[in-house]
Amino acid sequence: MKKLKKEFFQRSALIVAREILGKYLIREFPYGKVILKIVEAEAYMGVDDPASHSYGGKITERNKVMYEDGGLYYVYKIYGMHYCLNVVANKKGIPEAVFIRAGEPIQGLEIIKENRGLKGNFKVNQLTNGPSKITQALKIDLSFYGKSVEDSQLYFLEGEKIKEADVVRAPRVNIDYAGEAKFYPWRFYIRGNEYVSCR
DNA sequence: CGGAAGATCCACT
DNA sequence: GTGGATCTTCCGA
Repeated sequence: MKKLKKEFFQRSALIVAREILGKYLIREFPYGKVILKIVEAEAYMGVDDPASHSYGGKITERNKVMYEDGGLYYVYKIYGMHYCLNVVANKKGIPEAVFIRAGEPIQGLEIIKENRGLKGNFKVNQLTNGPSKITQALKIDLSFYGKSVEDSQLYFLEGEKIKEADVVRAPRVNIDYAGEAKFYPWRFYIRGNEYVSCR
């Protein structure tokens, strides 16, 4: 299976957010690997998108990587305790990003459970059905900030082709602050998938 | 320098 | 459905 190159991400975040569905996200550990199939993603469309960290052309210490070439990781901490994983989209100077919201475990369930630190009762489909659940499951933190998607510890494979009929478009989640943009259908997920968040 | 808010998750009711 | 955890980042004064 082929590894995705940076070029895959150097298009509009709207295209990438749809196309990334079904792709495999691989995390390599010395003791094994974890594979997640991407089942949900959102597009953040840069300077004109009130929900985006780069709205109005804002540049800060946190978001500056968004202005770089597509295909770099944008990781940030939220609510003081969780990490969120994005991939920068489009060309240098166009600060768009794709927010990875949920995945389905393909391989490495034991490692995922270990990393999530859950004991006793839980459902398997609650392990990776949210943005910060993924970063916990794959041990992704700020050390990946600005790294390439062609990195050897965290990268994507072509995965599965998702038919147009199986793609759902919906408004993005938890962006009440964004006014009208709250309603833009820039969230993409696989129809009927058990691992999609907020169902 | 202070304060507010946050692309979340979990436990509890 | 509601609220608490937890703390960095950002902006305004």
